[in-house]
Amino acid sequence: MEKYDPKTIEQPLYRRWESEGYFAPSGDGEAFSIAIPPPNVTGTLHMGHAFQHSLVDAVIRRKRMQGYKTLWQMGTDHAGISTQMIVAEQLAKEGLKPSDLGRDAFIERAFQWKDESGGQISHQLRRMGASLHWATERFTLDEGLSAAVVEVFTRLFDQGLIYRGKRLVNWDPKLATSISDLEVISEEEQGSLWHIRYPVKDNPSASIVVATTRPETMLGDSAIAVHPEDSRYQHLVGQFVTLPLTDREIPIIADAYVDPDFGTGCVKITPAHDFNDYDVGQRHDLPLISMMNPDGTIADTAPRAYVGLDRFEARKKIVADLTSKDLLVSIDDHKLMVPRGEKSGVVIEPLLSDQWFVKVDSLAKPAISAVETGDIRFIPEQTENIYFAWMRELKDWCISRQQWWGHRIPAWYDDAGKVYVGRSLDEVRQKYSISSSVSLRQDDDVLDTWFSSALWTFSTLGWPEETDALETFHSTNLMVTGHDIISFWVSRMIMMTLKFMDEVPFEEVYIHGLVTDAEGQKMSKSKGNGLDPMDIIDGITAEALVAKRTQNLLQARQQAKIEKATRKEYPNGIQAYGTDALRFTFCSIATSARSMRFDLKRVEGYRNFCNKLWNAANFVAMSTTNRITHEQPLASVADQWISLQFQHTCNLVNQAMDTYRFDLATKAIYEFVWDEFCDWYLELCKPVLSGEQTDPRLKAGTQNCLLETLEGILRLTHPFMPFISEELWLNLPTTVREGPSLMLANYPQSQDIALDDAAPVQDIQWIKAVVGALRNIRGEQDIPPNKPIPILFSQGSIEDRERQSKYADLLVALTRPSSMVWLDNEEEAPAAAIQLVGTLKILVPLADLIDVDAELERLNKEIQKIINEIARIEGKLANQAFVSNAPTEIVSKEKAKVSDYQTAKTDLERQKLRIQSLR
RNA sequence: AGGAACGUAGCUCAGUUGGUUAGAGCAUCGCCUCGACAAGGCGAGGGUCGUCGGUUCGAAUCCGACCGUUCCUACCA
Repeated sequence: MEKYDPKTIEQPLYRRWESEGYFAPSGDGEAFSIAIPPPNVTGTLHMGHAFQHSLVDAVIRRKRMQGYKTLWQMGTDHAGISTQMIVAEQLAKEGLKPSDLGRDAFIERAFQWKDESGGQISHQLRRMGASLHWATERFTLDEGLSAAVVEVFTRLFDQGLIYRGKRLVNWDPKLATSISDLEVISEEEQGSLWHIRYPVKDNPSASIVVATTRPETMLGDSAIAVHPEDSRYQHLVGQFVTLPLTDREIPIIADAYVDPDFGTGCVKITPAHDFNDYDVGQRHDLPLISMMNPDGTIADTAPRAYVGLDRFEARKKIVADLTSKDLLVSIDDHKLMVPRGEKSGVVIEPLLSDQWFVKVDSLAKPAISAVETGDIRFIPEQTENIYFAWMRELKDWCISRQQWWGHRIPAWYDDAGKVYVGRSLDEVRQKYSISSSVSLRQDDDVLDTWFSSALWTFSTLGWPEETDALETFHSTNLMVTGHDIISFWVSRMIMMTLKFMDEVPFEEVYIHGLVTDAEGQKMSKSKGNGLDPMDIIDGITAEALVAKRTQNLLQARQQAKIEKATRKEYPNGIQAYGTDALRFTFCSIATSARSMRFDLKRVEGYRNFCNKLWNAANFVAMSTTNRITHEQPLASVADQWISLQFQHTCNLVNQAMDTYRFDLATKAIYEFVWDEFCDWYLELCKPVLSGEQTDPRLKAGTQNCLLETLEGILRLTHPFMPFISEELWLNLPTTVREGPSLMLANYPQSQDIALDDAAPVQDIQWIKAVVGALRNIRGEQDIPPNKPIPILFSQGSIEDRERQSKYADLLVALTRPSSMVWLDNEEEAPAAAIQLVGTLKILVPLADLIDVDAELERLNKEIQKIINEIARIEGKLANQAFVSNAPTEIVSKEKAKVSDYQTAKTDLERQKLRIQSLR
């Protein structure tokens, strides 16, 4: 057999699975479905995707093997803002603006970009081994999904749940569109607090001083507010101040919103440029003065001197002008939270504009109760708090975006500006009886991408058509996503699906944590600490990695820093670890924690695990090429033990997977394969297989058990490591496997077993203890493993004697003794190194092997440990309260323990004296 | 400011309803080419479970306070 090399096995297997149609739902089983959280069609696979899809594929593959009619629905979204931004940047490189092309040509250009880059994410998902149903792949802008979007919009509008209005929204001046609250990232930055004097109109010698972090907004001020009970200013309430730099006069009003203890206790009110001021303005009926254009320049509502200036240049000029008029009192350093657009990075402005909104009240109520009643279950349960917190304070959802790439809003206006909504222009004319002679103009805006994503679970299955797929696979069973997406997507899917399907989009939501780098830092391009899953699978040289991380960076200084850090962390680049190792790693770090540090060391460990499994399979193949066939094969103690242990592992894995503890599932597999199957079972098989005298029935039994256990391991492992498991499985003799692919084999089922009480388990435990005792002596004494040692047994129970004689062959194979002898009379015992297994004493005579000092040290250590334990337990038992209150079995257990320790202590101390006398 | 979580070995993390000497991987140290595997085998060292208090016969586990870290929500002009 060849050495384990993931590169050579993985992709051919995937191609075969796909061409054979194994990813399609099949069989008559109960339906099980998951909709993929749609990746950006023009995007690439990042670590978060790779992680998430590793988990989902594990779930899907297991369900498929369990006989469910399984669908993992594939699809992508159009990622409105990001894609438009990228296409605009591409145009900019050609010296073009989107407006130079016009709407239709721009959209064509975007589709062109989708076609160029669109294959990448699909290709990468295939590399991950994702068993997605490609044949029914959907895209949010395709015909069917677009129809669903129009349908939903129209129905909501007709029911009065969508409205249009002029509102203050988060505005991105660079992208010139509204954006969601959730796409605004506020972070603390160093800024200034400008104190400005506003002269009182009727008493120009008097003035009010206000503080602001955005002095340019003074051009839009409509009032000055003070706290109603602030005695300092009460006499001024109702008077007017002269707004500097303008010819306007604005009132001084009283409003409890003002914190009298902050700054001067006076606040300038700019209702058209601040959310709080907007509310104050509404209360006091103040005018809304919008002084900024959509591109962030000063609008012509402002004094001519500032019109057309960028907002930050205007700020400078205003500060300068105020200074020259002696109206600037002071400038203080000030830390403030600056809101920036997640995509564009520029400072977001609250801006007054016409937008479309979804009225969420009536949609939110059933969505909240669906989770309260348990129709939808969040895992881990705590994460439902994120959902509730968001849903209970839900504001109307602004769904319009001033973009071209997306679903154009199905609304038309006549010349008077009256709005008509319908599925098409024709329908609108018919519905509202508008003759074709009346000109209608469609709304220019498109819908928020999340609007179409909210329909995802049912639109991808064919809605509004009543399809079989919809009937069979909706509600979907599970949604797997990150906590950051709960508000964006999960909540909106629940609202929309309940509204239009009258059922939940999914029954369970598994919320996973965020994958960070080994230092716990969020992976990001600007930090240059990101990893590309493909680089972990295929490997990458240090040069290529540095190049990749430093290209397209904005700051050159960062480039040098990132290059240095990268070369330090990956001096030799990254090795090729293969998909299976990566997937296994993702599953094993998927604990219930909110964030998971990703460390390549873990991947390396699991790549080694793949190698271990590969070599074990190799050994099984070698050991079974010459099959001994016997009609009545005998199962050895090891065979019986490993079968029980395997069943126990299956139980653990199934239980873990049923509760979405991917970490515990992979841990159970890893420990069984490595620590039990490889380290003990294969070793215990060797004497049976190589023994010339071995009973052929036993040999046949062992060969059967080797093959069956390996086959079971592969089925158990497949959801986590699909490639290596399939490859090894296909190499097994057809007599021990069923079907053309491991993908279609049965998943091992849980089964109740009494593991600890089973005789084979206890026998193997005894063997492990005896072998362990001897290995400890060898280890501590630095006796080479191939050097035979004489072994003496003494004391012990009848059972010890029986086992020793019954399993002598196994003990010989595992401990390499020169002799194994029972001492009838303990007095005969020579000076020796000693280990205790229960009451059984295991001795290795000193002869020339044993270092007296080393042995004494070992004994002292052991005795001290026991003394500590005895003291601890005796203390416990001396406590009357413990003895009378604790359950009797606990008390008697402690009593038994202390007496065992006493015996052991006596034995070891006697031994110590003996050794000491040799010095 | 409000809400939530977390703090266990040098590092990354498990630890179920409170009850054997608190576990694993990586790292460290010692021995080893013994016929699956050096991407390996065997052995060993390493923890007052953040601190203090409380409940309990008994606390890593339950409760409270404090210290530290992180996230979320809101925001002071």
